[in-house]
Order: sequence, then C-alpha cells, then structure tokens
Amino acid sequence: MSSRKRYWLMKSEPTDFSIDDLERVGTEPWTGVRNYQARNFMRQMQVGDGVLFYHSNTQVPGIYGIGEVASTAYPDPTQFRKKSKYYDPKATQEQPRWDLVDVKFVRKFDRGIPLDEIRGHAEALGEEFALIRKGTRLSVMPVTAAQWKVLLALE
DNA sequence: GCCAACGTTGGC
DNA sequence: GCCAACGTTGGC
Repeated sequence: MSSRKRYWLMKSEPTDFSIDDLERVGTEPWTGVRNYQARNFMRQMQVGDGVLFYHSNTQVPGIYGIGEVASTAYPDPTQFRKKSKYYDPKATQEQPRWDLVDVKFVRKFDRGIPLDEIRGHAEALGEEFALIRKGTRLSVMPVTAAQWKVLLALE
C-alpha cells in the first residue's frame, strides 16, 4: 500500500551539512526544519521518494546530488534539547511541533547544477517552481516528475 | 484579529 | 556582510 514515488528538493547550508557529509554518514536525520510548510511537506514523504540535495548560502548555490527519503516523518529530537540551536521551548514530548525524515545518500553529481543555470530553464520548470520563484525561501519543496527530469538533464 | 517588531533565510 | 522578502510573535 504505497503511492507512487514522489520527488522533493531539500536545502542545506554546506557549512552545516553538505552532500559530502551525507555521503560519509550514509543516512542522516534531517534536523532543524522550523517552518510549517516545509514540515508539512516532510509529513507527506514516503520511503523511497527522490530528493534533490541543494546547497544554499554558499558561493555557488545549486543542486549537488541526490538522496532518497529513508523514513517517514517522526519528531525531530533536537526540538527537545535545550542545548540545541534548534531547541523549541513550546514543543513537548507529548505534543511535538517539528518533524523530520531520514535522508539517505544516493549519489553526488560530477558537477553541481548552479541556481543561475536552473533559472535559465524557468520555462521548462514552470513559474510555480518554488526554487526560482522570487521571495520564496522554502527549505523543503515538492518537485514534479517533469521538473525532476528537466533538472537531472542539466547534470 | 490586527499589525509592528523582530528573527530568519538565502542570494548577492 | 548586506538586505529584501518572509514568517512568527505578542501586545493591544
């Protein structure tokens, strides 16, 4: 009873956690998402869904590789840890506010696909694609099968 | 329920 | 490091 595979894009600052880090550890709980829209997207994720790994806040922002959703959503443990930068005093074990999924390494691109270049394909990707829509800062967003195909063709 | 103040994201 | 664009918070 599983629905069709879906696709997502997840952003990370490489100084915090990069595609190389993911390659090293294999699977990583995607901690620290503190935006409801992004959280809700993670709640929709299914094991096996495709993930585009995006590096933000870096010299050349862009997509650097691929991962795979390795768990369904569960409470982000960092919300309960006082010493964590992701600590949320309003979250309790009984009523967690934030979820995460585990993300598994699949492969790293030979070269990153720069945001610049992605913008150049706005027409094929569609106006509604959150990554290139002005003013959108979502860190987790859905990617359609068509968009996935367009993006992978740029690799 | 409005909205100003504040914090964060993320490209540049 | 700057700052525009957002999201969240909290006083009222």
